[in-house]
Amino acid sequence: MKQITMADVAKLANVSKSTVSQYLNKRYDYMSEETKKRIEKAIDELGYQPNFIARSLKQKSTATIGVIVFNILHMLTTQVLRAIEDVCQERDFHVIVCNTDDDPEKEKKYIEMLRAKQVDGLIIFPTGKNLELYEKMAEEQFPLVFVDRMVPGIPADAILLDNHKAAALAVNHLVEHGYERIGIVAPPIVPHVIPRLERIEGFKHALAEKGLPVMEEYMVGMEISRIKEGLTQLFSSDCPPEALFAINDLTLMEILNFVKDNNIRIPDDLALISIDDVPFSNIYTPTLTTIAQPTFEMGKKAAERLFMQIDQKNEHHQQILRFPPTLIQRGSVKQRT
Amino acid sequence: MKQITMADVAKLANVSKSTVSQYLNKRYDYMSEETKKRIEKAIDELGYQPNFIARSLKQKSTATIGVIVFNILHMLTTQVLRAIEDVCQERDFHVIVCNTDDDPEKEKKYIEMLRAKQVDGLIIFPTGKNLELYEKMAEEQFPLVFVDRMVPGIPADAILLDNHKAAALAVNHLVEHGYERIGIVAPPIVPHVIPRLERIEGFKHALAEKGLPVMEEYMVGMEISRIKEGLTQLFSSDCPPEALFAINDLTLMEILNFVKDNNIRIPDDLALISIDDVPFSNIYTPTLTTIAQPTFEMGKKAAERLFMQIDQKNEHHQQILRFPPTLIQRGSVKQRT
DNA sequence: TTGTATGCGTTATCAA
DNA sequence: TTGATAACGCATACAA
Repeated sequence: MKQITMADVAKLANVSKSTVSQYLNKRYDYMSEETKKRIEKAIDELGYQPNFIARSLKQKSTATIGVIVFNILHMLTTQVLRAIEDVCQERDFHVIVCNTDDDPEKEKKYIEMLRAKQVDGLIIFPTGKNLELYEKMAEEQFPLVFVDRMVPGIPADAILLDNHKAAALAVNHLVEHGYERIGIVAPPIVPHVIPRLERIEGFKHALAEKGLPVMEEYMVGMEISRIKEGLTQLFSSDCPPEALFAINDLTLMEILNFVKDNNIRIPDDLALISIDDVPFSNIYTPTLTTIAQPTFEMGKKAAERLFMQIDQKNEHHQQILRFPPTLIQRGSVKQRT
Repeated sequence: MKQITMADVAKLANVSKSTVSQYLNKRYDYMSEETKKRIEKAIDELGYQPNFIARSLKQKSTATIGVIVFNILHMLTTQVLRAIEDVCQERDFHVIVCNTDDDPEKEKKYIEMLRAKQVDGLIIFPTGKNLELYEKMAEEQFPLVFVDRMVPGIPADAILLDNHKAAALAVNHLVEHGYERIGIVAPPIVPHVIPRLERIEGFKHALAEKGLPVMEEYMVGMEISRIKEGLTQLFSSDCPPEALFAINDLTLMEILNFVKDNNIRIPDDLALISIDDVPFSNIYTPTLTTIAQPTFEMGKKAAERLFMQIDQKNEHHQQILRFPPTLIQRGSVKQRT
């Protein structure tokens, strides 16, 4: 199956390659109607399809961006990705998607290969551990946007949730409904995972604001697989929490699993609020009070910022955008009597 | 930021471009240790990064495939996609993801643009409406795999669920638990959406096998947004179904919504079984009996079939692979007394 | 063991 | 209004 090239079209239409090129790029300014017709005819007679790779080589633009995420299976990722793709679709850009599983090595490889493939920009949910690489891209002014996490010290755009506010929303909502012994459940707290840190920090801060003590034993921070144990222990203590704040959907799932196994009634025995508005929040019994991230807006903005950088390759100022979370009141937190 | 090319490396290392090229492609057979050293030095002194686009132009391979789906937000899609990406990762291939929203026009555009970008193959969840395009690809022996739906008449590989079996699994499970008045809930039945058709067909067939009548009024097939109304009507009849079979996760959600609004107790008032093992099936009350698709296996196989075609560009025989569904017994179907 | 020349399919510059 | 010709960055056959 031989590729049909511009040369073939040119020959058949009896014009030069350059003329065909002009035609394809709609530079009709000086082209006679007749040549146009002839070229058009030749094109569909041969079923000619332009080769973008060749064009990219010349034009230094592939109309392709890379999106590097931890895991496309996470809801946040999927939704952000969808929004990014929508923006790209409008501009006839394509999106290459890569999963790192939060492994810095994979991230490195992807960044390098995608750049070798000359993608026009990169949107990254960063592992945070490839400092040199991030730095290099920033220095070179390579279009780059971080999402979900940022990397301190790297002057790149970042699209984040306002994590402090999210935590405050949760705490305040609980406190206003009469809860005082509030626990928080999170994956392990590691220094480079900014959102977790910020959410915990926000939690403590909000508690303090409300004049409530921060109880270390109410803070469960461990591997997802161990959370159920952690909860078991916590709830076998003399004075278990009256309310739980799950900092993301994964921890929420573990909590729901735990309460199911232990016949803990929500919200009667335990109030529950979480960040990430899971798809079943409305159909679960009780319905789940959550704090939603504006995932689509975030994805859209990420793409827009990236295109801004792609368009004006000149100086561009870093922007750290924090998106406001939304409290969605449902049934897992009730007014205490 | 000027691109650094092989020529620059060659100059600095005092060798020719071809030697550098050899080096990069690890054709060390006849290269002196010294030249190797010099080239290596030059490369990292300049921070040289090869340009894959240029290489692709020459080699007619981009190490990139396209995956065209309806909507990345659907769980099935996301999981299949993840499996595909994993296989690609092993072969240093990249994946371009496109959402069609089941719109044939978008699909057409994507197929054409991706082919123009010279992707090495395409995995498509087809809308089923671009016959000429599919045909053209098949004729040209362009590497192509359909997933989820197949397109009758197009000799391309297809990875599907064994829909008949899935429906039979559901019906038999219900019948064996003492249910006879079984309803089915589906999106609109349109001729080109094979899985829906097959599931309904399988449903009728299984019912017949069990000697049960097929009740037209128990078959709800309508737009997702109207399903709740449909159910309301169905359940206000004299003789509503005792069990419901949701043919996918979307319809399941509507049913759950409906039962919640109407205080219908599952499984006491109504048994429920569905295709697609939703993430909350284990934590919902009751836990949900589902029929799972082997999504990861399907994605993996899709990628493998595609690579098979990519590798041996010669003759290749169409294969329609039907994957077996798995019944996961949980709490939404109980033994009737 | 390494270098020269040519081609991949476009686009861009400049002539004609 | 159109055509030659030279890039783009790399790979490869062949020569040296």
